[in-house]
Formats: sequence, structure tokens, C-alpha cells
Amino acid sequence: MAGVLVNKHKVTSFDVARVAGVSRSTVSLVLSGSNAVIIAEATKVRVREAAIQLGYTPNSAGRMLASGATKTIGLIISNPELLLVDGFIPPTLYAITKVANEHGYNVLTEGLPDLNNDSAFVDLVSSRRIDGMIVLNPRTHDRQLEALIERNYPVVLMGTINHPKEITVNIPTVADLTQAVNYLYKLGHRKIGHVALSAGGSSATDYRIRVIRLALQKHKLELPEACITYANFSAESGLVAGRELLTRNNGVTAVLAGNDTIAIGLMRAARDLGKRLPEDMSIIGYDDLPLAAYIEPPLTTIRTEPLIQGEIAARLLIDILQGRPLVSRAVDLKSKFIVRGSCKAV
Amino acid sequence: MAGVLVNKHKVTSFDVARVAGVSRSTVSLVLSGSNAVIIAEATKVRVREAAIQLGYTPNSAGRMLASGATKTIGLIISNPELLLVDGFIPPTLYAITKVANEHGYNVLTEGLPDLNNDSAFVDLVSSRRIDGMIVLNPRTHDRQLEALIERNYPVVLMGTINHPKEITVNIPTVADLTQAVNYLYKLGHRKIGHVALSAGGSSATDYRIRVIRLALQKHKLELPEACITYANFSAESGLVAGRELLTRNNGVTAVLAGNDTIAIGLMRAARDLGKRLPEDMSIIGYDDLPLAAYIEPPLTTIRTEPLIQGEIAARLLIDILQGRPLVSRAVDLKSKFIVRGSCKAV
DNA sequence: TTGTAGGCGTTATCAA
DNA sequence: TTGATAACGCCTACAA
Repeated sequence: MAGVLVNKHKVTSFDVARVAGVSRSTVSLVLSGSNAVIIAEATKVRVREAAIQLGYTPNSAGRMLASGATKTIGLIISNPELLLVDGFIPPTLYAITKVANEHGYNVLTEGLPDLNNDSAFVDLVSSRRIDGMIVLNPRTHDRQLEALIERNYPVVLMGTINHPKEITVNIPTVADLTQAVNYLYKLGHRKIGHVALSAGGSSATDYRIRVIRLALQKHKLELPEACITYANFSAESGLVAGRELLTRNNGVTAVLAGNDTIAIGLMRAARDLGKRLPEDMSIIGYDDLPLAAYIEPPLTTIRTEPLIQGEIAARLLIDILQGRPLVSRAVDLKSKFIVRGSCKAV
Repeated sequence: MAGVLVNKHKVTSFDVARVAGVSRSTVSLVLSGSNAVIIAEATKVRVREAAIQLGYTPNSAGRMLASGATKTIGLIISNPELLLVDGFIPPTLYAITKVANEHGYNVLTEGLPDLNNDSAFVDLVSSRRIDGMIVLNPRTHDRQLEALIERNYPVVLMGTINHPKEITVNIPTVADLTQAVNYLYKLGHRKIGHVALSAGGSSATDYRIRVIRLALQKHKLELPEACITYANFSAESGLVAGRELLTRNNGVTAVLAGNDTIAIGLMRAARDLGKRLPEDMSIIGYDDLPLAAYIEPPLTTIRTEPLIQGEIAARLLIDILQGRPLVSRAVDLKSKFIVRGSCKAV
């Protein structure tokens, strides 16, 4: 009878109890491994053997209903289309799933369909389908998200909506973007452009523009609107926005791209306009995709460590769910400026 | 009282019944929108209003327990590390999540930790946490997976394990790989190499080598082991395996790469060896990543449509779950050979 | 057309 | 140290 993989007939704790000659409560006590009550070793062994013999696995719905915990965390992806073009989400998802599984949690992935709709996570929460959630790229004025945070619902944000009660893991890349700007300055660049990550109004995009401006000011330089165009995460959008930026006759000799993918589109635009890279145009990316080092020219960029971010977010949430004290309510990670070959002195 | 987003106090169907002046069964009937029984319009309205007023959402655990359905599908990722380096999974995940949500299903993502372990999906299945599952890159000799298929458990494979009872969506790229080989032949290449997707023994890898060999035979050409090296999905592995292939003195002038990412690493290897692209070396990728068109040189490749594959897999599974007849138990999709600029006549 | 009653499989609370 | 018993919240016959 060994080797039973999946049982066709439902076997319940009652069956195990019968075979082991104990009550259902005892079965539950033994199998959930609670240390609250002490149970005779012999009984434990009998129960476990019966469970294995019968191929018993506790029914999760029954367990959820009785215990009130789902052992599931929700992963809310604010812009699911980014899965198609951006490199940040997949490693994040990997890290979160890994940590969650290690702690006995499952991950339920939910993409938000569009801005106007009632956010799908409201349903997950109120139907008690998840114990808590991690929100990727949270939207700044999401009323429903704010309401959840205000009620102390277990939420960890990857990114920030600047709510006083939020719990967040974030990479404030001030230092690195500044470093990147200084680097370009030292190479002699005086007209620096920016192909933004997405349309203005998004918090990440606006933040980076602010930081770049600040860094340029230290060198008495500016970032006028004429030196910015707005892409939309993808290489294709980088090509379009890049072409616009480079044909504006603004004298730009170096460009900070919103992410590595956009940088690749931008490179294409530059080449299409007859520019040699990096001789005629210096380009800096953002993210450090695994392939950034291998493209031509190897991309100088800013590494944002999605793996580590995801891992920390998951740990934070699980700490909350298990009632452990938090290390910190706002974990700020360090990014890193990676110099490769896509920039050159003027 | 309107605008209640999430209720602190649990509100059950009993409360709704009380407020609406009906019984709990009526509440259930109305809210689950079953057409089995006809209910007076006025009653429906009263129930719905009461539900909204109280901020009632049915408890999913209760529902699962009573109905036996979880409205959740499991997405099993056989090699979760691929999330870090390969471009195929993210769009697949996107498509599956989208279709599932549209049909009222949630998606539970589960990565398989390693080969020796009991596959994690066994637990998902036997604890009745999911109604069915989609398996990405299924492993050829996974006994547990085979057992599930034999018991007619609802599983859709993306890829194949050659089980007579499997339900699968697959892209047999014979035609395109052959076309790619012919294309290189017409350009005058007579020594064609291959940087394989992964170590030999994997079904996708072996399949492609077979197809390439067959195509070459038509031209009286061969693919000896000296002209193959084995990468491991990533650009980095493509660099290493590419370097090995190109330094073997095998006279190779064109290479088929296991995927686009590997192709990018291979390009790096070629450049590092002083080769100009595409003049000194023709390269063909596989997948058509969104950025394949933008790198330098633009990558000639084979498009595998992960979006469409994911969508079909999800539809198939939902059809099964809802008891609809299947269009087909083995959906074969067409890939497409995309000519760009990474190949040149010798 | 609506209400009653029972059951789904587990955990938690007592009492023994 | 173990066992009864009562929730948990919903669905579904079946009866009215």
C-alpha cells in the first residue's frame, strides 16, 4: 500500500483517527506539530504511520475555515503588462515565491486589470483568501490600498506611496544616480539627456528626474524639458522616445535611460541616426538586467537588486503574519553604479 | 455606511439574510448567481443591497469546503531559476493570469525546488488547494506528474512528456528550425554550429538537435559533436559555451543559439574573439524576445509566442474544469522564422 | 419561490 | 495526555 501518490477517495482525519485508534483532535494535534500540548511519543508514531499509510493530507479549506489562516500570501502586480517588457518583476517573483515556500506559504499572483476598476486585491482580502500581501509598484493614490494600510492589514509595499503607516522595501537611488551624473560630468559631458521610464506623473519617473536635476545643479547644469522624452518601459518605447530626444537638436551627448530595456531601444535609435556607440553618444541604463553586460557596448548601469528586494519584502510580510517584531518598517536598500563600456569621454 | 472597503468585524451570510429578511440559502442563491432556481427580482435586489450595505463578501474557505471547488489553478514552474535568465516564463505567466482572472480563477504559483524532492504540486493536489494545474516545462520522467495524468487529474502541460493521456500545448518548431537551416545554407554557410539551450538530456534541447541534424542532412551536411556546445539558458552561459564553440577550430561560420539570451552571450563571445557581426559570424536566436529587434545586430530568430501558448493552456484547463468538451488534447502552435540582420552571406 | 436541515473537514475549547 | 463537542461559513438537497 506504500507509494500512494494521490488518493482518489477522500481520506479525512477521521479515517486516520480510526486506524490509529485515537480521536480526530489527537490526529490534528500530532500532524500540525503543535508544541502547545504534549503527546506521548508512541501515539505520535501511530498517528503518523496511519496518515502515511492512508495517504492523508489535511484538507486546506477545512483547515482555513477552522484556523482562520490561509497560509497564502497575495502578490499584487500593479502593472501586469510589465511582465512583457520589463526585467524587474520576474526575479522579484522568484525571490518572493522562494521565501514564501520555505516558510510554508503559497503565493497567489494577482494582476490589477486597470486603474478604474475596484482593485482586485480587495476581494482577495475580504473573502479571506490570503493572509497578507505584497504590492509591486503601488499606485500613489490608491484609496483602497491606503484604507488597508490604515486598518493595519498586513501589507508590504515594494516601492512607496508615502503613507505614514506603510511598510516598505525600497531602493532610493539618489546616491547612484548622482554618481552616474558625476561620472558623465567627469567624462566631459555638459548636455545630458534623459529618456524617462514612463509618462510623467508616475512616482518612480518623477523621482528620478528630480534626482538627476539635483545632481546636475551641483555642476551648474540643467535638465530642461527639451532634454527629456518619455518612454514606457519597453525597448520599442525606448527606440521611439530615444529617436525623438536625439533629433531635437538639443546638443545632448549623453543619456540616462529609464531602464536597461529602454537603453537598448535608445541605442538602436542612436545607431539608426548614424551615431557610433559609445564614441558619439554615452548611455547609462538602470536595473542591470542579466544580459546588460553582454550587449554591445556592454551597458553601464545602476543595479537595483530585485532578488534581494523581493526576499526582504517576503521576510517582512511573514514576520508580520507570524507576529514577530519588525526589523524596520522601511527597509532602504543600496543600489550600485556599475561601470561598463557604454560611456566615453567627449 | 457606504464606501465600506474592508470590514473589520466578520459579516456572514447570516447577517445579510437577517438584514434582507430572507434565509441564508436565499442569500447564497442570489449572490452566486445560480440560474438553477428562479428567485423574485425584488428579493434579489433586497439581498444585493443588504450585502453591499454590510460589505459582505463570501468567505472563500467556507465556499471551498461546501462546494468542493477552490476556483484556483496552480501554475507549476519546473525550473523556477529560469525566471532569472530566460524570457519565456514571464509572458506565459501574464497570459495565464489574465485568462484565469477573466474566468473567475486565481493563480497559485509554485516553483519546484529540485529534482529529488517530492514535487510540491502533490501537496497542492492532495490538500485540494487547487482545482487543476498548468505545468511549465514538465520533466520527462516525473512519476508523480504521470500518476496525476493517469488518474485524469486536470493538468495541462506546456511542453510534452509524451504520455498518451497528456493534454498539452506545444510548439513543434520543426518547420522553422528547418527553415532557419535552409536560410543559412542559401547564404552559403556549410559549417553550422549549435549552442544548445541546456545540457543534453532535456527534451527541448535534444529535440532541437535532432531537427537541426535532419535539416542539415537534406543538404548533405552534418552537425558533429565538435560543432555543439551546451549552455544553460542565460547570456552568461551563452558567452561561455559560445567561446568554447568558436575556439574549437571547427570552421563554423554560422550558429543556431538555444535562445535569444544565449545568442546575446554568444555575440559577446564572438566579438571578444575579434569577429565582426554579422560579417564574420552569422547567428540565429530562438524565442524572439521583445528586445531582439533592437540589439546590434538585430537578431534573426524564431518566434515562439509565449503569450498565445499561455492563453491557450489556460483556456484548455478552464474548459476541463468547467466540463466543456476539449477542442483538442494536443494543441500544436505555429512558430515563425523572423529574418533580421544577424546573418550574412559567406 | 423560499426556508430548513445537514454536511463539508478541520481546529479549538474544554473536561475528563 | 487524550477525547467529546462545538464552532468555522458556506452550499445544496429537499421540503414547504
